[in-house]
Amino acid sequence: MADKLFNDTFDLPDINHMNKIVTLKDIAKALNLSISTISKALNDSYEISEDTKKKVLSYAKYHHYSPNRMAKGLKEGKSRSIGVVVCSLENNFVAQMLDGIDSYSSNKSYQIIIMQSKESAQQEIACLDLLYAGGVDGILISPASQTVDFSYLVTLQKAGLPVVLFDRLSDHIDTHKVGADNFRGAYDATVHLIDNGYKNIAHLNTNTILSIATERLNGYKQALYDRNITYRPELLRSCDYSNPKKLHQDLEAAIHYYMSLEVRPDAIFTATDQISTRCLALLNKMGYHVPGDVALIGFTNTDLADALNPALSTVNQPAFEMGQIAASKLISLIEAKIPVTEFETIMLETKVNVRASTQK
Amino acid sequence: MADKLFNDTFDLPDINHMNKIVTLKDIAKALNLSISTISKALNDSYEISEDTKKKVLSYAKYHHYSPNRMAKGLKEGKSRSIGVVVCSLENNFVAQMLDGIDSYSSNKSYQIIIMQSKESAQQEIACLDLLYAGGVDGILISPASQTVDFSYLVTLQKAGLPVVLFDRLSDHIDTHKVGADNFRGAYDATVHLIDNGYKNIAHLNTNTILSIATERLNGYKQALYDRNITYRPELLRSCDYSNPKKLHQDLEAAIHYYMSLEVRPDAIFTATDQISTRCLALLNKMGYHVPGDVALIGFTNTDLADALNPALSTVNQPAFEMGQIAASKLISLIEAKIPVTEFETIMLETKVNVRASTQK
DNA sequence: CTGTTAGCGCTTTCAC
DNA sequence: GTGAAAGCGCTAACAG
Repeated sequence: MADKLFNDTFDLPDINHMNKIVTLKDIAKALNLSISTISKALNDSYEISEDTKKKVLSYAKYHHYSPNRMAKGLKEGKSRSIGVVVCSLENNFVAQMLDGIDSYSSNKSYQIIIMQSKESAQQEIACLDLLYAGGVDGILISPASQTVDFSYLVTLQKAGLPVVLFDRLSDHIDTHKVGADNFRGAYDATVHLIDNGYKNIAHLNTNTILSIATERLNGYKQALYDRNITYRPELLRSCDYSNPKKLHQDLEAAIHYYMSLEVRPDAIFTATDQISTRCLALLNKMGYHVPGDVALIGFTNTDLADALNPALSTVNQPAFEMGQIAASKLISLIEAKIPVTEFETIMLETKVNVRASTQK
Repeated sequence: MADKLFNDTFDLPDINHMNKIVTLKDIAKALNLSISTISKALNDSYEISEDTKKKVLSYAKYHHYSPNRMAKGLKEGKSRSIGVVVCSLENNFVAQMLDGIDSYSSNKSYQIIIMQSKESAQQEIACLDLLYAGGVDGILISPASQTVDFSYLVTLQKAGLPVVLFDRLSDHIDTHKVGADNFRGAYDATVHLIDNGYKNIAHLNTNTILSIATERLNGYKQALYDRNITYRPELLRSCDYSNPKKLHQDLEAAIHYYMSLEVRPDAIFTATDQISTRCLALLNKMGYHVPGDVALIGFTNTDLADALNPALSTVNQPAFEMGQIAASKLISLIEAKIPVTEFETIMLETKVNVRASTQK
């Protein structure tokens, strides 16, 4: 089956790791045809006779020929790969989006290269650098919470590299953006709390400048306003999202703070996956009863929501879909025949799932 | 800053997406030197004068030169990328391992390309095919639960592609393997249950033939044996791991079955992340009190264990470390000067975390 | 110390 | 209908 016929060119010192890959040259030699004929045959060119095509195809198949991605990429100036920059792999919500990205990209025969910014703007630049140098055809990015400067991304874009933002959006770059309707999600969650009789609703958010945070804050404020509840600034706290330890500390401090207020909150609306689940764990650990002492609803996509103590009311985002759409937008940009100048921002619907944590 | 000086070669129809990348040629032209001189200067060759090096380096830096990965890869027969095949991205445990792999690989300037088998052996082959064709320097794989035939992987290995197994190991291929001490983890968990007074301990496992399942089963059996508890085969059930829906059905059926036995189990030891958390959710949903009606301990790395209802006793695996070590083993194989024939299997320690779900 | 040259695997004119 | 040749960006052997 595996023959050694064509590997005489590989008699080099490091032959040990040389993949015995069949090349066009090998096929050409074996079939007594020229390399270009083989190439054309495999690409089903009209210039080649059916007979030859058949011969070439069958030989190629039998010998497991598959084109060298790098050679093709070098030649064509494209790599059929896209770079994906996320805050972290170890994040359920991110994983769901990546799954969506992967699903769409694989279908279109694009490879994805995932890099983690770990919420650091500097690390993010490093990722972008590597991806750019690596020759990706486009970038899909959900910026780090610490990112304030999008100029590098804009530079890459100006240099001709298509960029699409997903999940965490920003006005500092003009391109396709795919996110959730964060305002609406926050609004719905807050209204849900109010309609269930909660009046003193705290809001725990992140310290990022990304729109994701302000939109959620605004949704919360608007709901209060619409229901004639006075916004109490002291019920708004934000947590440092730059690293897990800091987040944990800030969360703990926030809860202590809330519980020391003369008018304690009777409910908390949390703005992100990490904050929501950690907050619940902390409330439990600190001995507060949810929802007895304080109700809790938060943005999170964890599929463990119903197994939590108590089952956690959540605002869900269509993460998988978000990934798919982002990938489709990027690939459409990559494959566009003419430069695209009209960009769109797509907002996907969120969904409130009511569970025990907000049922008095 | 961004100059248009060197892009006259790119006047093609699809110039719109052409990255204005500086090449060796461009630098050579600009500095009036030869391409090879530039190449050597950038690679800090001893053949080049300090003066020239300085000039080249500064020009390169200023113009953001970065070598074309594909050209370099094509030339050197290496891509400095490694393929990673996992069952799913959307799996907390997997994400932690990927994080470890990424951490080590990034340090060594290897790019990782992640593909999902979705527990399908067929899909797995497709992934391997793509990775092989894509020119990765090596493969890191945690086989799909449905995989029974490792011959394709062996073929790739024989063709010179280094392969390292992680997490889910198999005897059907001889290579470096990095996993957890599953026997010991299962043993410890079962002993913990017994020592806490549980006598009728059920074991919920997967339907895979991978050693990960049998090792855990054996650890469970050995613990029973060592503590003089008769192994009751009817307390062993396995769930179809090929898709989430099937898994859920099987789990539900298993719990129904357990609870219908004349001698009900008073504790369950679950073998995997998915089974452990889903089992808890189902027990809650079906109205059983944990640990009152039945105690539960399971393999899982979820960081939500303490927020679950009740807090879940777990067997933890050093997932991040496992990823790191697997990556290091693979890279050592890739960079080995002589063919490696002696392989090792590394077993990392697991840790039992006792929480409320096993406290009578 | 620097330059010339060949070639990695592929596509793509342009000849025949 | 087929083939020769150039070239994508890079490295390395060999000349000078």
